[in-house]
Formats: sequence, C-alpha cells, structure tokens
Amino acid sequence: MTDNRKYDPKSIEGKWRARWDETGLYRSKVDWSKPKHYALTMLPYPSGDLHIGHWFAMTPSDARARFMRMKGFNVLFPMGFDAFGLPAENAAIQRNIHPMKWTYANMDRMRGQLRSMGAMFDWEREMVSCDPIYYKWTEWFFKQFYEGGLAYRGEALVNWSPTLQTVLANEQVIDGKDERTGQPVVQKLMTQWFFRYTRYAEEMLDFSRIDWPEPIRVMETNWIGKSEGARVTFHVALTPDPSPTGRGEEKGEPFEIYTTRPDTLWGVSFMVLAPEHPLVEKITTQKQQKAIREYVEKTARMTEIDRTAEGKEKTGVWTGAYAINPVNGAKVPIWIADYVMISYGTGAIMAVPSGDQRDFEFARKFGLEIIPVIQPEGEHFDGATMVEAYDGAGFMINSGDFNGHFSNGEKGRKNPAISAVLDWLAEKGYGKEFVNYRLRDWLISRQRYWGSPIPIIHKADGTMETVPDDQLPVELPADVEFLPTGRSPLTYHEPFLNTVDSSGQPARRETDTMDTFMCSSWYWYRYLSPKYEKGPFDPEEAAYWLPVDTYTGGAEHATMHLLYSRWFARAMRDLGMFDETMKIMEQHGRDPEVLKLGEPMLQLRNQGQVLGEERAGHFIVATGTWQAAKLFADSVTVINPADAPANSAGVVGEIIKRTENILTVDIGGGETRTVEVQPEATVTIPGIEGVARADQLKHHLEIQRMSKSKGNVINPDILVEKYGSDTVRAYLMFGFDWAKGGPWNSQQISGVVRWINDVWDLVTNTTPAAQGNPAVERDVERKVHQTIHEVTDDLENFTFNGGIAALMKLRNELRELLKTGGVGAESWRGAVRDMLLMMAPFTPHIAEELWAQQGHPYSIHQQNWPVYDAAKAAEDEVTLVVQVNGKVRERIMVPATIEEARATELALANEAVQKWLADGAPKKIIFIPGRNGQEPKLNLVV
RNA sequence: GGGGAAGUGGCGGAAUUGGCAUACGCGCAUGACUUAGGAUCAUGUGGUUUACACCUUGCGGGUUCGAGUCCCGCCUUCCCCA
Repeated sequence: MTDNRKYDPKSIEGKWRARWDETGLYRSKVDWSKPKHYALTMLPYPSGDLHIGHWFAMTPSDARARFMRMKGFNVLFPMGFDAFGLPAENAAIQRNIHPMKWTYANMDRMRGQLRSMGAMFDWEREMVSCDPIYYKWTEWFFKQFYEGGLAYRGEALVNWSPTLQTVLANEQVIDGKDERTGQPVVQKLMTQWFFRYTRYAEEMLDFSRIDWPEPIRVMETNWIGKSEGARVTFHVALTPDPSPTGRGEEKGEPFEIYTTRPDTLWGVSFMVLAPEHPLVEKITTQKQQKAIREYVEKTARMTEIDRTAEGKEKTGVWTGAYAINPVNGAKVPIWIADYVMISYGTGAIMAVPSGDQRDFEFARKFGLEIIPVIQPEGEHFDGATMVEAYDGAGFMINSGDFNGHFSNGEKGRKNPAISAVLDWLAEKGYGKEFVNYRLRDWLISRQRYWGSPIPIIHKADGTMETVPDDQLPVELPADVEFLPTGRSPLTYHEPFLNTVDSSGQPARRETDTMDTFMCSSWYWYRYLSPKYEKGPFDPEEAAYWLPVDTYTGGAEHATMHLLYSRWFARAMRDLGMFDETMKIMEQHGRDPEVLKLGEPMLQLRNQGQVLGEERAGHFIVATGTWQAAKLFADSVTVINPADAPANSAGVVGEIIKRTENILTVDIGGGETRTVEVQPEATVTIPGIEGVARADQLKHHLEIQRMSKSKGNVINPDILVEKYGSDTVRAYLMFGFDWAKGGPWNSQQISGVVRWINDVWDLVTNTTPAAQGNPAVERDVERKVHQTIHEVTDDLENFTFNGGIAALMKLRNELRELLKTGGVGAESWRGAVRDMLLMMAPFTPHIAEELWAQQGHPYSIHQQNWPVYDAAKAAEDEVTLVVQVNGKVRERIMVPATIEEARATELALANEAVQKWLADGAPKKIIFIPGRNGQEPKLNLVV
C-alpha cells in the first residue's frame, strides 16, 4: 500500500518559512540559563543579486548553527548588509540613480533571496551599514579613536587610484593595482586620516588562544612582518669630495637607517636613500642635481611592485654626497635607488654588498667597493672576486674589535654577534635596538561620497575639532549631484560643507568619508542591539553573546577585514568600551577574561570558492575561403568529434574562444586557427531548428572564477526554482570539500535530488511490517546510531560532505532493511525520527514537513540532537582482517569481542592463511583489537 | 625568490591516533519495466591478467609488523607575499 504523494518543494518550503516567521522560531534572546553560541557568517555587499558563492558560504554555516542549537545552545545567527562602497556610487554615475536608492533596492531583492535559503537568520537583528542609525556609531568610533590617540591626520605617500578617484589602503593594492578593478595605482603625497594600526602589531601576532586556520595565521603574521634589528645614526660628511675614504670628517646632518644586520656595519660601502627621502634635496651636489631630479621623477611614476621586482636591473644615482659610518668613521657615498622604499623603516639603508644580494648587484653594476665582513670557516672572501653576497653563518672579519665574533646567520638577539653589536651600539650611542613592522598605519579616508562621513570640522584658523556627540551622525546629504568630475559630490555640496564650529564661527566639514572596512570592523556588535541608542551595542546583550564563537567566510579577507577586526576589538577594549559589559558578565558569574583577550572571534573557518563549470566547446567543421591565416567561413557545422573528417580544406576542431563571429578553433596538436563566420554563412547546430546564428556557437569554458563576462555564472534562484532550496543547500554541502571549493558540476546534483526524493518516499510512502523481527530491528538501531556518530562528528568539524554521505548511506541501509520485512512500526518510526532530526540542519524544510507528517510536535528545529550510544552502534560480529607480512590475505567473521589468543588460533587454523605462511610459525604476531568502529586486525610476520 | 595549501578511480570526493585505500555520489555498462526515457528498479564498475596472482593514493628514497597518513629529496597546481 503506497500513496502517490510526491515530493514537491514548492508546496512546502514557502509554507514552512512563513510559519517559522510567524512563530518567531529564529528569534534569539538572551537567556542566562542556557549556554550561548554566537555563530557569525560574513555579510554580503548589496550588489544586486545573491551569488551561488553566498549560498556556498552561508548555507553550511547555517547548518552548523542549527546543529549547535539542537545541541542545546542558545544560538545567535544574524545577517545584515555591508552597504557602503564604490559600486553604488559608480551605478549612480553611470545610470543616474542615487546610491541610496540603488543600494536599498538591491537589499530588498537580496533579502528575498536570502530568505529562500531557509536559514535561521534572526532578521530582527539585521544591521545595514549605510543606515544613519548604524553609521552614527561608525562615526562615534572614529571620534573615540581620535580622542583616544588612535587616529590622526597626516601627510603620507599614499596609493592613489586615478580610476576610482580615491586613495586606497595598502591592503587594497595587489601587485601595484587596485584589487577591485585591476587598474594601476600611483603613489602620491597626500594628507589623509590614519589609524594607529601598528599599536597592536605585537599583540596581533599572538594566536595562541584562538582557533583560527593555520594559513590565515601565517598570512597575518607575514603581513605584520615583524623584524628585529637596529636603528643606527649616520652623518652626512661636511667635506665634499674628492678624498674617497678619508677618516675623521666633520659630521654634518644626522640621518637614521634601519638594519636587521648590525653585525655587518663594518661592511658598509655606500648608503642608499629612497628617492623620496627629504635629505636627498639637501645633500645633492650641484653637479648631480639634474641626474637626481630626473631619477626621482622617473621613480615617482613607478609602482612599488616594479621597483622591487627580483630580476629587475638595478638602477640608482649618486647624490654626490658622502656619509660617515659611526662604527669606523669610514666615508661612503650616498646614492638614491628605487629599491629602497620611503615607507619601510626609515627610508634609508646602509648597503653591505658582501652580505646582501641586492646591494651586491648594485655595487657590481656601479663599481662600488665590496668589503666582506662575515666569513664562514675555511673560506677566504675577497671583495674583488666574490660572485654573490653571503648571508649565512660565519666569523666577523674587517670589523675592528669585533673580529672573530661568530654570527650564526639568524636575525635579532638569537644571533650572538648581533646581540654583542647591539649592546655596543647602545653603549656608544651610535644606535639602538629596534623592532620594525612591515605593517603600516591603516589609511581610512576615502575621497568618495558613499561612505560614513568623518565627524570632523575644520575651523577657520586651520585647526580641527570633532562634531559633538549630540550632533551625530553627520548625515550624508541626499540631494547630491554626481558630476563627471571624478570628485566626490561632498566637495561641492555647499550646505554640507558649510557649518559652524563650537564657538559659532563659520567652519567647513571634512569631506573625506571612511573606508568601508571601517563599517565592517564592528558590525557583529551592532547585531546585538541594532536599534540601541545609548551606544554602539547594549552591554546587557553583549555580556551574554560576546565574543563571536564561530566566524565563517572567505580566506581572502585574512589581511584586511579580519586583521582590522582584531585591531578594532583591542582598540575598543583599551578605550573602555567593554567595561560595562564585563561588569555585567561578572554579575552573571561569567569570566570577562574572554573580552580582555581583544579577540573578536574565537573560532574561524574558511570555505573555498565555487568556480565555473568546465564545458567543452562545439566541435565544428568550417569551410570557406582562406585569406592569409584566417578562414572566412560560409558554412559552419557542429558535429560529434568522433565523426571528424580526416581531411578537410577548412577548419575542424573545438571552439576555444568566440568573440562575436570570430572563432578560435583548436585543430589539435596544440595548434589553433582563426575562423571568421561570414554574416550570410550557414551555421548548423544539432538541436537547433533550421539555420542557427554564429552567436549560438558554444566555446570551451575553462574552470575559473564565475563572472558575468565569462558566461559561467550559476544563478541560485534558477536552481531553487528547479530543485527547491533544500536540494541546493544539500548539494553545495555534499558536492565539495567545503574548505576547498571547486568547479560547479551540474550533473552531480541529481544524486542529491534522488536522495531527497528517496527520503520523502521512505517516510510518506512506505509501510513497516506488522510484526517486527528483533534481529532486524537491532540492525536498524545499529545503523541509526552509527550514522549519529558520523553526522555529529562531521557537523562538529565542518565536514558537511561527510555528514550528507552518512545520511545517504543510512537511506540505502534503511531501504534494504525495510525490504527484509522485519522492521515493525515502532522501530521504523524511531529510525525515521532520528533520521529527520539529523537532516534538519542540512535540509530544514523537508525535515520540518516530514516531522509534521509523522505527527511530531512543531518544530523539529527546537528538538534535541539525537544522542549517540556506542553500545547501540556496536556490531556483534566483525571481520577479522588477517594480514601476512602486512598484506591482507583473509577475512574471517568473528565476534566483536575477540581477543588476541582466539584471533591467532583462528587465523593459524585458516587454510588460506596457512598457504601464505608456507611452513613454519610466524616470527611475530601483531594484533590490533577492534576499536572506534574499526575491525580487529592481525598481522602475521614470517 | 620566500611562505602556505594541495596532488587519491573517467569525475566530485571519503579515509579519528599510522591499521581492510577508493566510503557517499556522479558517470558508465548490462538487464528489467516501458509507446518512449534525460523516470524508476536490479546488478556490476581502480588497473593489468584466461587464471593464480600482481600492481595502485604525483615521482624517488627512508622509518615501521604495517604508510594516502610520518621523515628526506624532487615534480606539478593553486593561494599569499616580494
């Protein structure tokens, strides 16, 4: 007896989502009687449409959050929008839509798409970063940092994007190009707002108390780039040329250099200043002025990547001046060269060609002296004949009193030679130990409109003051006009610009806005109380929910968003923003230590990226007339590659690329041909009636990032329409290694479709036996508990594919057992119950529907996670794997409790085993008892 | 150039501490049902071999009773940094 009710996602998914909303199922409220779990997943930018990548990131995160909830945690899983940023402004300029209108329309659309995921987002906690009730607090944070000495306005060489008409943070520049548009970025000296990022550099190197992935920790550590060394003061020599290496010159202006190898100070044969170094202008001699000026100008046009590229030919110009080396009074020429950056260290280096390969190449090219100062045992270095720099371990030579000291090649105090020199430098007053970080201060101002205003007023006298708290937020004016000047409309919006200072005098507002990373550095605090008016967050909520327990998102945010967030949490801590929260925590008996840590997220997990699907291009036979190397085709026919003609006057092969009517065809053997399809050409494609068009020819699609221009975008809305939300969720979790991602495959989703249909049938269209068989029912129970074990582990460890695989396996097993006919109603109902509970995190709609059909009380998502019972999962009989010399030779069914003596006895008596033992007893016997669900093994060594 | 991650069937991918490699799924093959099949069901499916058996986790070594997993040396791909 079966009925024909069929699984129809459309009829159940919307219904249950509405019910969940009505009943406030996902409202999360502070409840000190329950343990909390703050699950956070990265929020989207409202670009217009939800991408499959959002589904890939968010739905497994949702499954994990749901699992934690069923495990008994009070779970907060919020969602919002990172809504400030350039795309909105570009849309405004290109399409004449106000950024606010564009952004809000997109958010409306995306909320619907987000809801279709069936995630347990608590929408009442939604935050939108471009909403004044949010950015009021972004501005407030800026003020706090400014007043707390963590923000300053300063002149610096910054990355200017001519394309975007704004400056960018270092983190937003990749290979000298803007990371969003890939357009070149130039260096420009400008007055900008900075946060003291390096303040917490040292603290941010410590990951010992958080569970973050190793690659992220490595990336952040490299990005912070701690190096230990010394700052040493050199002086410009007052006496000019010509005495080349004279001693005891009169000392002129001092300048500092930074070096990680103070033990090589005696090997300095020239100095190099960054072309932008302020000293350059002062010390350049008359004769060298022209060459220096030209070089400085040329360098200004280069990107940092060009300047420091490894294989690049070394360039530089002598300033005509000399410096005096404090350690030995040596007089060495001062050069400028583009490989020295003004922004790193002091913008000046000492060059030790015998110990640094770049200095070495530079010295060789310009005929500068090379003085070996570190020499390994048994070697004899001669500056004139050395072929490359030596930076390994060795003994100091040519170094005055330090000759004979051993330098072990390490950096910092771990090197005895460096340690000795550091002490000596300090004692003599020549220099001091110094820790340098590659990390530079965080540039937060942007010359754009669509961002949070910086609450600063420029007074008539040139000084600045902050906007009083009661006047926050400084709101973005709505009536702006986007002129194609490239300038932010704030700079010519008079009502915005003109204001008064605290003494009532006319003043002007700051027109720069904040980097959107500023908005996204604190958003999870706002989720706690998105409408709270007395502060950025309500301490009562914060005391319960903070910090974030699990954060999920892409690894590409390592050196930007994630590092900014860690800085922000520390700044907030040190400015006392958590003081009240910590007090409340204590009142509830919770240790506030976890906030003193300064870490915003205790656990981080990264998902990979879903890439475009690989697709073969059409295989064609094209004929026409050849002109030069190009075929002008008047006939193109798509054929099966197997039917390819052996000889053809035209072109035969797979279409690799198609631009309009120009085809690039792979004719095999690594060769390609260009075919231009004539407008009147006959194009034949099987499956397309009559004459097809050239633009219907499909080209080969490689595995690469999805993008509209490549035509390999997978639209989740279409998938949901076709398969239902549960299937899309389950496929994304099943078909990939979540941490890795990979290319989309449109065929493999059918396995998930079958699984869900089978589950539907198992629950709605099957009838258990009237009379149960205890042995079969014991099997059912065993399989269920084995599955509980696996699914629990997999959800715990974010290995979603394994969890679904285990559930699919359970489907296979239950189907099999049902067929044997020994499963009674009670047993069946229990098995189905547990299976549905385990499916609930992955496929929340069908689980809820079938739960209700089974007559269980609403809602499945409020039930407890099934408890694994090892005794119930245990097998009675297991396979004893018998190996001879490590090779599996026989499998014997034995009781699960088998011990070594009995196992050996059975194995030795076994005919197949005996054959492999030849004659004679085994030399050695290794028995591995069955454990953790594994079979016992016996290895006989002969 | 430096750092990191990875390499397992035709494909996506499994494999707690070293313990039956290839779970689960796709695809494919054969059969059944069917007017039909891109539905469903059944069976099979790493390679070589008639078979016994042998080989197999990028390549080459090593440790071990036993290695996808640990160690050493290479190769390739991806990511980050220069």
